[in-house]
Amino acid sequence: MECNDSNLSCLNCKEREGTVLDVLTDKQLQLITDNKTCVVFKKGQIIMHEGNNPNGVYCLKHGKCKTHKLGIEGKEQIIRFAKSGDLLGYRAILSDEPLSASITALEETRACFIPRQELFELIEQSPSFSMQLMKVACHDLGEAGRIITNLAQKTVRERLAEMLLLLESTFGVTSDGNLDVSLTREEIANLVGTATESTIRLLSEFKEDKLIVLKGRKIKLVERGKLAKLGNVFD
Amino acid sequence: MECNDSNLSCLNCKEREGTVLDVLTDKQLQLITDNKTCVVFKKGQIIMHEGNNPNGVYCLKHGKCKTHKLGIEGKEQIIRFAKSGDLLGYRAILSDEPLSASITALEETRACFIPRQELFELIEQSPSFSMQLMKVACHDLGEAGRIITNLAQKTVRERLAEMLLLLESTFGVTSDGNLDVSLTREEIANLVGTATESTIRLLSEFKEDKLIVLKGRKIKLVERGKLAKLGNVFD
DNA sequence: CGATTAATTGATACTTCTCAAATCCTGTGG
DNA sequence: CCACAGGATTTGAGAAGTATCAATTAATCG
Repeated sequence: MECNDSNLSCLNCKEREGTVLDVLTDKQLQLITDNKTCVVFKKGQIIMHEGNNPNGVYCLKHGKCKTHKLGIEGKEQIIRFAKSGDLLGYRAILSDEPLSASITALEETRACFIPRQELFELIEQSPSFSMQLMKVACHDLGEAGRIITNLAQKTVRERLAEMLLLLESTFGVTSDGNLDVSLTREEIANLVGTATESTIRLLSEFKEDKLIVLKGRKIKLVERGKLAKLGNVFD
Repeated sequence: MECNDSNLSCLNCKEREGTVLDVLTDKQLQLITDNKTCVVFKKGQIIMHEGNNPNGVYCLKHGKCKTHKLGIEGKEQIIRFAKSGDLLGYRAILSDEPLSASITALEETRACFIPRQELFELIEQSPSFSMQLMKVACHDLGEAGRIITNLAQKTVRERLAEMLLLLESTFGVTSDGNLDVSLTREEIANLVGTATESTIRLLSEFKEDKLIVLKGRKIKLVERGKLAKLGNVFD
């Protein structure tokens, strides 16, 4: 899975803009460049495995991933997604705990591995880098709170409607207007927290009601306003 | 609500041990001491209000709090609890976002307010303090992931059983063996993510089955093993 | 003590899950 | 490029789990 992007410098990395690495100096970026390893993961490949102790983090350069936990009787629960610019595995490294979830590539994904040691060196060196990491962690914590409230209080129908909107705002749409992410019905179910059959039935209902257009795994949102209303989404 | 504990120094604070403040030097602790304000909150008093922008964090010295969000139609969702040694409001401050949840005292609570400026000054000064904050945030993020998985996959009965065990491990028990926290049935419901009536019925069942002893709001766990099994709690 | 608020119980309706069966797709090897 | 195996999707029927509404009783607090 290793690839020859390793010689590419973080200094010129276009995907760096707006990420936590953006506050680093050229010299600090060079430190990463000198120690990183660039890798490619195929669709479906597990990037990090729940329970393991990671030796560093991946900086996602291109692709999409799901973060998922094992639940009751092996059922998968998708906790969140990652896309270009995101750091994978930061939670476990920074909390000094084993990975609380696995990370799996949803499509071919390129990422740079930053070893633990260099990560901590940068934290030591740069308070603003630490600050960025805290910001990300705390932002994700706020998101988690929202998800908790939704799971606890919304019906499956409401959660599915909201999740479709969330998928669109996270991954955007392709040129033909479909959600720019390919998930199986089971994955959608594991995200919404319901049975696969329920997901299928509700998606069909949404389709009947002309809220969305379905074509295999391609999903196009048509009536965003109605979806938001149906999902009790206010913001 | 202000109280005259303000003149107490953080250096001698017994509650400081094992908290994020424990890595600070005496000089740094003095900085906090010089700028903090000690306050007391009565039971039921809102300490921080969802949506507001906090000007600092509270270091909880004595008492218990709930962190809760407004959900559908004003229904409260309890996200987590705080107790002695915990920092309140750190998520909003560190992510530079409004408070994603309110914090309310469950009993008389004493806390020291640390202004934003001094907090950030310490982050600038002390990488190990930053590291501690990250650790807490990332740990809480892992907890949130567990809660998400439970809410998505477990039945109400399972969640209630698990939550009783969680309450015991969080707050411990009083001398007579009851959970050392007093919650209404509604609050338990808002924690478990169910209707108050369902909580009442299930608690009665647990009582019938001799898993717990109920006496008003006092709850004593009797069969922890069976509760864990019933709640699919493995760790 | 009233007056609220909290807790409890019952009846009913609704949502969601589970199991089963059929059909459709998709990736793969020939 | 095609056929095919195995997985994914779909649909139906029935069971189970929860919520909701209503009515009572109990507890708590000025």
